[in-house]
Amino acid sequence: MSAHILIVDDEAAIRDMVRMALEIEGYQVSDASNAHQALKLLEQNDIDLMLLDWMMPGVSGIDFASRIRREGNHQVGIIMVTAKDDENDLIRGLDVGADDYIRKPFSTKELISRMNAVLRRLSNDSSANDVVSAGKITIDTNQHRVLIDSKNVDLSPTEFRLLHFLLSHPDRVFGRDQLLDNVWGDQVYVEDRTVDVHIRRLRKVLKPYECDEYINTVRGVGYRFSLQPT
Amino acid sequence: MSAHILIVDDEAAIRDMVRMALEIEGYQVSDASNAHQALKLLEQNDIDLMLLDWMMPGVSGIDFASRIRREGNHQVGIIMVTAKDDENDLIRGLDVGADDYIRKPFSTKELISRMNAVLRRLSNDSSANDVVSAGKITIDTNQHRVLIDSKNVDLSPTEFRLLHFLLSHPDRVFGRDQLLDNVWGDQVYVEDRTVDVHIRRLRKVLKPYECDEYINTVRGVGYRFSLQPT
DNA sequence: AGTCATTGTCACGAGCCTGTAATATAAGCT
DNA sequence: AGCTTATATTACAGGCTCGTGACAATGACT
Repeated sequence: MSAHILIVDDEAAIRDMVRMALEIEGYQVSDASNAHQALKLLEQNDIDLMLLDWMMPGVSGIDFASRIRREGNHQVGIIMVTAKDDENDLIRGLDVGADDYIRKPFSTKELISRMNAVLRRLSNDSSANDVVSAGKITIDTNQHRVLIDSKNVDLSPTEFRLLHFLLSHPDRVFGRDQLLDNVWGDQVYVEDRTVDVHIRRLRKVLKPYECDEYINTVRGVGYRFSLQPT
Repeated sequence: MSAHILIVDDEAAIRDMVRMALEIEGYQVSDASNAHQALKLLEQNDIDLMLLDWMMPGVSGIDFASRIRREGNHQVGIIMVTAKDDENDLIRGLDVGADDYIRKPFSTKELISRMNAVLRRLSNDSSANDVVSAGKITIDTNQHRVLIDSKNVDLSPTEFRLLHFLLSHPDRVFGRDQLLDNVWGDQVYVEDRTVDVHIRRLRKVLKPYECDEYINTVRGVGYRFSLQPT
């Protein structure tokens, strides 16, 4: 049950504080002050989850994360830690492959809760398959690919996450705020109606394959992915 | 559904502004200008969420929050409200047990969004599948679908809520005002007679499936859902 | 610098919902 | 029956929701 956490932050004060909080919670903790050091620890140990500071001298957190994901050697959860207010950066973090992000200042309670959520998700997904499919659509999370009739379909990052979420929870209606929480993340603040626009973009892409019907509008409530017609 | 929010801020102008915004959104709102007053309100009422100003004369928001958490008597969500100037290394990462932070100045939209996120997290929404059925009718709340003879039936939002409520309380008569409270919500003001119209619309939709008989009129009292004929 | 992809927001319009009033019908009572 | 009250039905106007195209901002890439 006890997971191995790697803290990557250039500020010693923060490393120490977080380390203490996590050790109290019973986690095994390592830390690193830069990306180079972190990579070494990743290779030498079984790290389950990495808390990665966004701003670091040298290789930044985001570069490091994207490198880890691109190489795909390490099956490690990544939570980005950022002091930035800018939500665009947060979204970029998700696109790069972070599992979650948390803003400074954060409470240890929130941190623990997010860590557990990510760890739970990882242990579920890795045991199961990373491939989800419904109808003609197949999504390969590892390769970040969507196949329809064994043909490659190009999706933007947000479209991908949106489709992936809907497809992994079929036959269930989600309100716009729920979709924002689950697809955009609960720290990102955007308009409700933005969901509509992305739903539309998704439908547009799926239309040539006649899969746009899978996405139902439930008036007054939200959207639903379902194979059966309305 | 409607949560009870407590605003704690020493500035009356801010209290009033936030209160107005929240009341428009349908929240129940209380406010306090200091920690002492806030504690009283916490003890006397069921507060779901507290908006707590970071800087206050006397007992500061920080002290108050950490005291609440230390004592652990109150299961209340806390969103700390901080000013931009407060952001320094001392505060960053400080753990007082708040569930979220928001920086002044904030838009009401962002505030609402964060509040909902915290409230949702607290209530730990158990997504138990909510399926009710009676006779040939089956209602799946998660899918937001109504099935009769395993066929999909289209209902408008209000029709859906009305049928769902009646069907979940079979063989019981409800007056129009009771229906208004439970289906429309206790903050909405509409005419009694409106219920009649919606009952009619519901019956119309159910008629092709011969389910309109399930909805009985009880003269002088109200309506009842029942499988047995009158 | 320039181009392209992505994304959040807005504005407009079509169509669906909904509350209400007006009228018709039914039920109860003397 | 005749009167009174309660409910059913219809029509309608205003409001709201959603789909859609346009646009600006941002960042990646050349």
